[in-house]
Amino acid sequence: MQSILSNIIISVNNKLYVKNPETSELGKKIIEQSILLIDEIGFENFTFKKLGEKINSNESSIYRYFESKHKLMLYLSSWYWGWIEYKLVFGTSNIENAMEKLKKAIIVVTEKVEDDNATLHINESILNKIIIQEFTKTLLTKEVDEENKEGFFLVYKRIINRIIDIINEVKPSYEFKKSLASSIVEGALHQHFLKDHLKTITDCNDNNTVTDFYIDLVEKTLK
Amino acid sequence: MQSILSNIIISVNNKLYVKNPETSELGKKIIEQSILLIDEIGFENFTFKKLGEKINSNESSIYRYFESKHKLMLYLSSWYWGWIEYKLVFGTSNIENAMEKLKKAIIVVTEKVEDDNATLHINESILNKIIIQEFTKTLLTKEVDEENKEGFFLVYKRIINRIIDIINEVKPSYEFKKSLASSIVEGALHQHFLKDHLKTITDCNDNNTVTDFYIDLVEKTLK
DNA sequence: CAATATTGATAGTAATACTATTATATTTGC
DNA sequence: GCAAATATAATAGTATTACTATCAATATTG
Repeated sequence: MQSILSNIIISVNNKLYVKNPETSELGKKIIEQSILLIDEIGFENFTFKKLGEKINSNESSIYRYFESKHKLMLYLSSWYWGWIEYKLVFGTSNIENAMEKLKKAIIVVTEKVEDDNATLHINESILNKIIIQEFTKTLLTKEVDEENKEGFFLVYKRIINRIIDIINEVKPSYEFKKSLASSIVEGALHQHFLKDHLKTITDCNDNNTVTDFYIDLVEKTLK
Repeated sequence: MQSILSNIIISVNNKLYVKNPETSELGKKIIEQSILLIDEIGFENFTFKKLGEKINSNESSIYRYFESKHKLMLYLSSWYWGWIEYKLVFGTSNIENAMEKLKKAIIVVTEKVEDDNATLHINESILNKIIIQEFTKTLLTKEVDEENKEGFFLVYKRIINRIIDIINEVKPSYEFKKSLASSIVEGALHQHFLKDHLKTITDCNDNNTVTDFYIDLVEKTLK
């Protein structure tokens, strides 16, 4: 997953931005530095004014790319899941055995991201960190139904649907394919969060990974 | 679970409030109506000013009970989990068989709450709704480590620890007791959210419940 | 009934999440 | 190479939020 992926372009729902940030230097700087700043101070404390200062640009210029910080976060999430989907499709493409394919899928969606060079301006490892901290919050809003209709969560749902299909190959008779798949994807983010902040209620750490937990769980559940 | 529980008092970490809301009519009104207002407009849009208008009181009076809306939400969460813990301990106390005890525990933490009369001023069913929407967000903050040290999540972690102990009774050799327990509690909230908003990625609905999914999962995992 | 505590009303502050306007660069198309 | 178009920067302004501070009015209690 190195050279082949360099400079891939992940397309993101164009309702998420006013002007596509991929089309200019300033746009890319906004993406690059917003990831770092959100990681640093958290999404709640993040403002376009602070980001403007960080990139030596102006608040008003950032508003020409994104309507709101919420839309920017949705953009980053969408990019992230698009990139995970790419890795998922790529990583499972040649695997014949269904259970092996499922294991590979679980690895892709649950493992900690140790920097990738897919793009120059996006630090995937830090993006993974902010997804762990912030993604679930983008769903848990009063606007979720409208935003879902607009297709803002399409890539995320598509990943879960791909996993549902693989579960179906492994064991068509299993009754809770959808819930299992969505549990893995969201639950993995949660276990990563717990291992960093509430260590007493998770077994996951650097030796015993989140991936190990989910592979074991799925093997037992689908036996 | 009806008459016996009436007027029980759930004690909440006293660092969560400035003045204990249980000690006055205004305090109880704040609790009662904040639950309804958060459910109605969502935590992000909820303000003490709006709450003041709703209860015909003043913003400044509410600040005499709670430092911030975040602390109020932590108070409500703490009360909720305290109440769930009560039901958990009560509900599992006389069960000899470990797996039966675990099933009962899963029922308590995963089932949808259909109004209870534990207290007059708290609508447990609506509180359950706002916990589904808002609780995870109270964890996913930059302040989580300090707040955890202050003991704001103690009751929540105690519930998970009780489930860990029961899992241990069922199958001492199972390697991921903590992660399984925390996955059930957080994951159940998430599945409830999905069944209301992102129906295509969950199997759960009124017939096939969240509880059914987790009981099946745990039976298979711990066989 | 006086002392005390509680609540209410008003005002004020710094920050947030924007919008609007105008000035200044930069790019491009001929 | 230069005018036209476009992008960016700077500034100002608004409504709202999340509070703090002060003081008056009301209720409680000893």
